[in-house]
Amino acid sequence: MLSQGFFEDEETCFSPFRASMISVPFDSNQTLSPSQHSKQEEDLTSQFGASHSFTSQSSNANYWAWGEVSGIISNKILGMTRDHDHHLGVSGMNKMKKLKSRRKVREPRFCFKTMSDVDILDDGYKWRKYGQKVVKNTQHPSRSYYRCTQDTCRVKKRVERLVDDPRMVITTYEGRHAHSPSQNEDDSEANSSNVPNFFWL
DNA sequence: CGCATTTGACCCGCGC
DNA sequence: GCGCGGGTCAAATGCG
Repeated sequence: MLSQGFFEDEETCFSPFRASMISVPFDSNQTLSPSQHSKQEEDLTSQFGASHSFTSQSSNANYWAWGEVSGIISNKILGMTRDHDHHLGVSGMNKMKKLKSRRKVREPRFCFKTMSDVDILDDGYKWRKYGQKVVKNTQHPSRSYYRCTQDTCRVKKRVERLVDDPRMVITTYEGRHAHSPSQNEDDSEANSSNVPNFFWL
């Protein structure tokens, strides 16, 4: 089962983006009301400044995906496979400061809203948790921050539960993987398998 | 023992 | 200028 979304505009052009939620136990009988949906979309839009969004709903799973292109992100940035942040993630505050002062551009981000009991969706990549924050005004504990374990890859994701509907998990991906999902494992067979992939051409 | 997670501290941007 | 909140670091801890 594969759901597919396209995301492009005059400045940026993402390749067809494919999302497969095969490993997530979705409840196909539950749906959000349109109002909930649009409210959430609105929230995310305001939060991330999305200029475009799309939604996608598969036949046997309830999830929506938002694609976001902030106005600041140029096709140059998207096309250059993230040269500008090759020093992201290196240790030491000094470098951190340099990075931050330099960092005017945001990575392309995608948000997924999934109805799932598990926080960690198996998207085929390996993630290492590097932080957690308590979200204000929430009874639900926190927002978790993950980085792709591939050391050449700086893709990050953020996972949090919806305040008004704890069944929903919001996963925000930031950046684009520069490798295949299975690269950090024994990759050989995985490429042709049904391992879901995000942002991977 | 090596790697992943936890968690408190820290930095920085932003709004007031 | 100050305080708050989001995001990240890194030491401590846990786990296989």
